[in-house]
Amino acid sequence: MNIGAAAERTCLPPKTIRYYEDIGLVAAPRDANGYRAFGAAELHKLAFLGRARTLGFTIEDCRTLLALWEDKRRSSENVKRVAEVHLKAIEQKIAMLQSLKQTLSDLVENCAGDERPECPILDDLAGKRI
Amino acid sequence: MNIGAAAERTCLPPKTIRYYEDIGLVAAPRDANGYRAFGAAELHKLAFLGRARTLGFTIEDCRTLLALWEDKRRSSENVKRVAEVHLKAIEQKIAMLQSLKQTLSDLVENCAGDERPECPILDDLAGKRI
DNA sequence: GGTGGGGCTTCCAGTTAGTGGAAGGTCAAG
DNA sequence: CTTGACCTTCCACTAACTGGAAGCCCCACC
Repeated sequence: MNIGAAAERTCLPPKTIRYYEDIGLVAAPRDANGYRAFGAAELHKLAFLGRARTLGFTIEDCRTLLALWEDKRRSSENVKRVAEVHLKAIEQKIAMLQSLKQTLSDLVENCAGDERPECPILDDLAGKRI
Repeated sequence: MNIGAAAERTCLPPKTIRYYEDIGLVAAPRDANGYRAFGAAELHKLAFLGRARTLGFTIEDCRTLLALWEDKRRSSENVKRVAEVHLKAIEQKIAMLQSLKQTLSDLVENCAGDERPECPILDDLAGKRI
């Protein structure tokens, strides 16, 4: 299967698949003409990567998870640790964004949003606290 | 005031201040020796930028907001629009992260996390839905 | 057999918002 | 006069791709 078909099956752009090969995540063997030939194994790895990426794991996380996935003697403990660290990071990001949202929506609410120049948003940015 | 002092006052690293000059956000005049000389105006702009960045505005948003801030004939409507778009983006990001967190914490919860190789996290990534 | 269009290859450059480091000029203290 | 801290510029690197150019390759159509 050529890269275009593999891209369609895995919902990853061809560019991304080539990039994953570049950084050593998934290598497909080549046909005589130099085209990449994707088999079931490569498709599975790509799908694995796609899912892991949509779950927000970094590429380096993916590398680790892929290695664990391939290691039949792995312990689930290792996988769980990676996932838990990632989960903590997500929770922190959510908390940060929520406090950000609070501040920003307060500012937006207090702004008239009309033709006049007075603007509490700019005042806040400039450091004049209300 | 030299860049080091300006950095301390504005809580921005010197590198960042130089970068902001590079991309045309804030330019400080120079002393005879070539050192940047920061006055009150530049410090205010830098503080404005620092605050806007911690609120998650992009550099391009900052450029717009800075221009509006300097324009005494601005209408607060324009500012509010920028802030509202940003707020919407934040809300979307929060929603995405929360659904992510849900999925991931479900997976983590179902993983034994011991020395056995069975792992629902990897199963999910591989596409075997529980 | 030639041609056209699409798909494939590689490589280079750009994205965001800085950060790290090297090479060299400047300043104030001892 | 030297030392160390500070300043300057410039280049390279980060994450995870994405866009585009130049050049093969394959297949269908005439």
